This record gives sequence, C-alpha cells and structure tokens, in this order.
Amino acid sequence: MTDVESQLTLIKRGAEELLVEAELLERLKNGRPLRVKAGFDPTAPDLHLGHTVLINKLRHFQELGHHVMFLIGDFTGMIGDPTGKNATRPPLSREQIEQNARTYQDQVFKILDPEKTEICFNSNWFDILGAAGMIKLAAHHTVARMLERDDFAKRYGGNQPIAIHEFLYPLCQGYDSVAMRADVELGGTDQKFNLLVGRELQKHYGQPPQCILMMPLLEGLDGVNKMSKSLGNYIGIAEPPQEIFGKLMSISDDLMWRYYDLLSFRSSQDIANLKRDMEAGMNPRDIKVMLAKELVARFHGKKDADRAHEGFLARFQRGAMPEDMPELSIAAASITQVMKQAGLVASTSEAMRLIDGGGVRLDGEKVSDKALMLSAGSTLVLQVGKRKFARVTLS
RNA sequence: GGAGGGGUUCCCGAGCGGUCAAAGGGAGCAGACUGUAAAUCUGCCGGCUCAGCCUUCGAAGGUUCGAAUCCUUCCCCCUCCA
Repeated sequence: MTDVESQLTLIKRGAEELLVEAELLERLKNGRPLRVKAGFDPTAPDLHLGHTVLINKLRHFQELGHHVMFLIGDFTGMIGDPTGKNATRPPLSREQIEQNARTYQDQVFKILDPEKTEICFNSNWFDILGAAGMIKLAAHHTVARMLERDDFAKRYGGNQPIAIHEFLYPLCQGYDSVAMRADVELGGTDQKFNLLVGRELQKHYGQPPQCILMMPLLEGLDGVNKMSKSLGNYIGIAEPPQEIFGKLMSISDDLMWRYYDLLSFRSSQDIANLKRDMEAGMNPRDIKVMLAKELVARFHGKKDADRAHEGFLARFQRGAMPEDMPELSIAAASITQVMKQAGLVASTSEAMRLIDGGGVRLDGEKVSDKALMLSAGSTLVLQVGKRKFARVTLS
C-alpha cells in the first residue's frame, strides 16, 4: 500500500471537505484496509455523471487497497427520499428495486473493480430492526438537532410542510454506518447533515465515528443547478455514445473545467497543462473534445468514442446529416401530423409554431407551409431544430 | 379544539364580473451570431380537424346574459393559541 501522505493526497483530490482529517490520518497509519461506504437510492434505475463523482472517488480508495462498500438503499427507497418539496414519491416494489439494483451494478462496474467491491442492501438490517428498534433509534436524536439541517430549517422557516417520516431518513442513513461499521463515508456536500448523524449514532452504539469525505455536487448541463434527472440537465452513463458526446460538447467553457476536475481520470498536472494551452491560444472546443472522448470511452469503449467524434465532425462542422436517426413508417398526412407521429414534437400546435419560427426542415429545406401535405410512397428526412431528426417513409 | 392567512398555466408571481388562454419574471424551445460554448438580440411558450373551436385558474355545486374574479360546501397547506 502507498505511503500515508500520498494516500491522503489522492483521497483529497477534488473533495470539498474532509472531516476529521486527523482521525483519517490515524486510521490510515494503522495500515488496515478501511471500510469505505457510499450509499445510493435505487429509485431511478440509471445513473448519470453526477453520481459518478462519488464512484470515481470510491475508485480512488479501491486503487489504494481499501474495502469499498456500495450501499443500495432498498429499504430507505421504499420509504421515499424526502429531499425537496414534493416529498411523496410512489413507493417502489421489491421487484422494481431489485431490477434497479442490477442495473446499478452493471453501470457502476464500468468504474469500479467488481472483484473488490462489496454490494450491500440496507433492508438486511432494517427488516430485522422492527418498530421498537426504530423508535429506540429515534430516541438518539432531538427535534432541535434535526431542525439544524439547512434543508429542514429553510422549509420550516418558509412555511413548507415537513412530514415526520422525513426526520427518520437521516437516522436510517446514519444507522447504515453503524451496521456496516464504516470507517469512511462518502457523500455530496448536500449530505453533510446526514453524514454527521452517522458519526453521532456510531458513538451511541460504541463505535469509533466514521470520517466524512464530501464531494462537490456536479452542475448539470445548464451550469447552474445540480445535475439531476428531474431537471433534465443530465448526461446518463447508459446513453448512446453520440448523445454523451453531443451533450458534453454543448456545455460552457467554464463548466468544462469543472467537469475535468470531477470526472476526468487525468492527473491534476495534466489538467493544469491543458489550461495553460488554452490560455496560450488553443481552441477550448478541442479540449472539450478530449473530455468527451474520454468519457464516452469509459462507458462505451474507445471505438465508440472515435465514432462519436467522427459523427460529430461530419454533422456539425461539415453540415452532414447524422448517420443514425430513427427510421419510421407513418401514414401519409399533413406535415404537422407526421411530425407529431414521429415524436419530433409533443403536439401539432408546437409543430405549427416551429414552422412559423423557421425551425423545421424537410430534406434539408426549410419548411414554411404549415398545411403542407406529404404524399404516400416517399421517404423524407424531417429535422426539428439542430438535433432532432427522423427518416420517415410515408405509406 | 379555537383564531387567522393561503391554494392561478413547468416554477415564482399579477389578476377591476366581461376586452383573460390569463400581466411580469425564470426555466424551456426555435431563429440570428458562433466553436451545437457562453453572452447578446428576435420569436414562441394549453390543446385541436388552427383566420375558428375546445379545455384550464384546489374540488364540487350555485348566482349571472357572462365568473380565475361573487355565494355555498368540501379538500389541502401555513401561522398563532390550546
């Protein structure tokens, strides 16, 4: 195992905050592989780049020879994550959760070494805890302490509802750390409160409190809000190569550096060099291309990365039609109907507006006639905006 | 249990009984400019068989020629008191 100092350097890379550094140093010196925990809700079956910030950090620990535990919150998922205002989420069934968990594993093992990763489910200990155990657990914390949490304090102050079960959520997450005897827990900065509850509970249960490593939240494509599926500003790691590549190319230059820091496996030194190259006149676009290729290659393979790059060049720098587009067969009708059938627009009203606005092309020609009839027997390429295409055969 | 405040289109937030598919802002989409970047400017932003029609303002009834705006009941949220 690498010496303690350089371990710490790698561990802290990109991290927002480490609590408590002295304690971690102490444990590293023991030389025992640390039990490192990170938890995920199996509510959504697929992960996006925001999730991978944590997973990349788990990978660092793995590289250093520590014991990585990937916790799937199947029990807590059945209660429903309270974060945010619309607390009520449909509870998931066992089957759905198991299904989601499997998908998780497939995706996570593109980054982590399956041989060295322990997958845990928190229903293992919560199912046997029982109502009495839950109430005992709840006795370890007070309402005043709960209201310290920023999220709760804001909602309480802002006259937003807080349901009782939302108080149980941090306790459950903390209890996970007890059950898993975690030495270190990773989480986003928004998890600070919950992570600290874990420390408290471990003390109550006679364990040394875990160290906490908080990673910054990755901004989504808009560069402002955190990446999340519900905001639609995400890049899913299971998305097709072209999509991942294209979405990465569309981020702002500022955001690109953020992504480099948190997502690239390049060394900090490499990244600093790239920055210097840009200041010396290198086109930021080309630096973005490198990032896009690295990430596509990680989730799909190098060949796909090269192909995505080729397609990108052909399509946007030489103005060619994309090679892959949905091929559909649709009954002949007016252009607005066909656009709707093809799924290019949500409504015929939207189709009409887009035509008025000059955003619709037919075989590359701008369409101006909203009532245009498309006759049967022909095959046409419909384009909406810059990105949406469909090859339609009319029958 | 008592008193008071509030629920408007994706979000925030205006809204005199008619001129309200509903101001304004944000988000989003499209166009121009570009490096499919950002910033900026322009347009759009409920649906449809689209110069017209249909469905929206927590829910259901009612008053009226006419209601998001008035009345009744119900549901939900918040605050204070107990």
